[in-house]
Amino acid sequence: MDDEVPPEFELPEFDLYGFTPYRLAVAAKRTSEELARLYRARFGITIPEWRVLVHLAHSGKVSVRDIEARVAMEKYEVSRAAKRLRESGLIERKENPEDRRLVVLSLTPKGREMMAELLPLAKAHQARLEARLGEAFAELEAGLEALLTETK
Amino acid sequence: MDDEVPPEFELPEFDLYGFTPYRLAVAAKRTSEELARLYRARFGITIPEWRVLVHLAHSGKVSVRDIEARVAMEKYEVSRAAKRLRESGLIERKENPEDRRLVVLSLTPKGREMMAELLPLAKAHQARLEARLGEAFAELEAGLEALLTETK
DNA sequence: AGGATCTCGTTGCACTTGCAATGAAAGCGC
DNA sequence: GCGCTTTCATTGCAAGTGCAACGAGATCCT
Repeated sequence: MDDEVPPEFELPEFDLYGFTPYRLAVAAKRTSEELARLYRARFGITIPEWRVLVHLAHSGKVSVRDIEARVAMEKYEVSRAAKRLRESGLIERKENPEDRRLVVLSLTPKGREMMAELLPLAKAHQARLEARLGEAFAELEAGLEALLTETK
Repeated sequence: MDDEVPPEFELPEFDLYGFTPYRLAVAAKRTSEELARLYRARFGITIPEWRVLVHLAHSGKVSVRDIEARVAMEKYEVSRAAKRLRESGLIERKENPEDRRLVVLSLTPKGREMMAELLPLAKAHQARLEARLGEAFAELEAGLEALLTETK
């Protein structure tokens, strides 16, 4: 007359809170959200759009695949983000005359203005984060560096 | 006869690669993907489903809101993940007789079997990660700890 | 008791995402 | 030059997601 098999039977102990991919996911979500809320409310852009904009602000004129390669986005994400940004008048898109498969994306004056306002907010966000974490920030960065520079 | 305003004009320097939320997002994606691919291919489950399953394996019988509170998911995510898992026969769902608004989720034997196979894979994944990072792992963890234990 | 309020879980809707397929252009081999 | 393959960007479709609203049940207050 045994009871049911107890829930732990046969299952290895496993704690989600100690699982690095999970911890990273939560940390990423938390740190992104605050800023994302800010620029979504204020400028109506999403995270993928934000990434594209930053890359354009930084690199001038680039193609979809430049962004894809360097901003950890799939090309269709870039493509769709670019489409929305074009519709909002924040970026413009030309054809590359030397290779007509390629596209040349760049900020419009309006986009540039917005970024001139947005980038300082992002910098402030980063500064707050660093201040909050204190010396743990350096450790976090060291760990992330190791993770991110792996040969993929 | 000036040229156009150069792309950098007026825009603060800002490097996405040094932006912690971005770095965390990329790191999270990278570390999750490998494992997620594995269990998606092999067991047909998604990340939200995986989280619910882990929590059930660990905690036995719980309600949607227990999971919501502890697994960094919104309640509708939990609800929908649970629905799919029920349809796959991996978990079951009862009513809590003491509070009939609450739901009692638990693994079925089939779900338990799957987790008995899956959890060791997750542990191995974690072990590989730690091994790859070497001492940077401890730093990463220290940083994450600081970030995650903040008073939200 | 019974009306207002709160909590729990689910769901309709619109939007986003991921995958795979497409079309257009360039490069390659002969 | 002309087919074959590759690269670049976009898009149709199905599935997933976020938000806000909902209904059922519990709790609170008088």
